[in-house]
Amino acid sequence: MPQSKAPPTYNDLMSLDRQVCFGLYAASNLVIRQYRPLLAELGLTFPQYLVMLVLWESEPQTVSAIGERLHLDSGTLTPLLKRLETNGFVVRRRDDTDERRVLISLTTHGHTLRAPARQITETFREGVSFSAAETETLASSLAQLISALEH
Amino acid sequence: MPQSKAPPTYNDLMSLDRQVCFGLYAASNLVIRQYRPLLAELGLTFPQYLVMLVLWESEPQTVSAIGERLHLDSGTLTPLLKRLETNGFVVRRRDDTDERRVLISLTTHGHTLRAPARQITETFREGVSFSAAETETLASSLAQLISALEH
DNA sequence: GCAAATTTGGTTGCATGCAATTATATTGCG
DNA sequence: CGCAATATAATTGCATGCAACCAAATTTGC
Repeated sequence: MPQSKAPPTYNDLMSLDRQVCFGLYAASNLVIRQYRPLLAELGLTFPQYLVMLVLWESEPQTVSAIGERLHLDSGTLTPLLKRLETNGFVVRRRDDTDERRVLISLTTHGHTLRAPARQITETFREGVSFSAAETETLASSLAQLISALEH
Repeated sequence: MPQSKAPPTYNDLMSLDRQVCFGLYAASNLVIRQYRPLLAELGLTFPQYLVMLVLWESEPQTVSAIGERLHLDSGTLTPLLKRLETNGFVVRRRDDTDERRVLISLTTHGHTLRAPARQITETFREGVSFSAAETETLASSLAQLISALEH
């Protein structure tokens, strides 16, 4: 006797999960790859760009505050921030009131990159045929998934 | 005179793009982080797991075929595949009819991991409160973005 | 007050990603 | 056939991610 309306099988669910796992991985890498040559003109890598976005919003910020925002730990951020400092984008200094903290601030050079960085966002949008509505759907799904994974 | 219904401003579009760029980056890292301890029990990393998924579908496959499927190049895959070989999951051998190609096959051990890997997918699903419908919406958005970025 | 726990960065080692280059094998074309 | 063009991996060097561990400063419990 044929089943005309079975619930999703074990395999269906697994292949859907695979699509999400693989899709996130591939899409993230593809987006980073698109940004790379644009950001290279400013002397930034993609993770460095994300740190700059956080600092353009507000500064100074501690290493751990940046880490919470980007879901990265000190093992990743410390060397990245040192490279940003070496390249003249940020300054690292100990907090006088709590010597455990390191405050990250922007240099003048770091501030001036904000405008050209906006142009990069535009260039990226133009290179990808993805409507504002599709972008919104994706952003919303991602926000839901992130909050489900954050604990 | 107040504007009650303005089109999206430059900043709105940029912040939406930021949400997607950042969201993809964060979500991808968070998913990998969730899988890590589960895959560690099998002796696999997340990218290694993706390679195994490709091989469980079909084998043997050339390095470049795996690379096209996962959007990875030989600089990433060659050392990864060597680690999989060292750990006894796959075998690498030159194609007799074309010595430029390297054929990747599964070992018996590699085959036996297929069943426990399925269980991992289930465990992951249980740990995340994300409905099948939400998963489907996300998978669909990701597929659209990937095809827009693939060229 | 003070020792233990906690917080905060830093360090180390390993596994990706990827651009750029190299090495080898195959194909195409006159 | 001979040789340039192409295809395919491998190698090298640099920048993440991250677990595991360490060190210093601060807070807490008593």
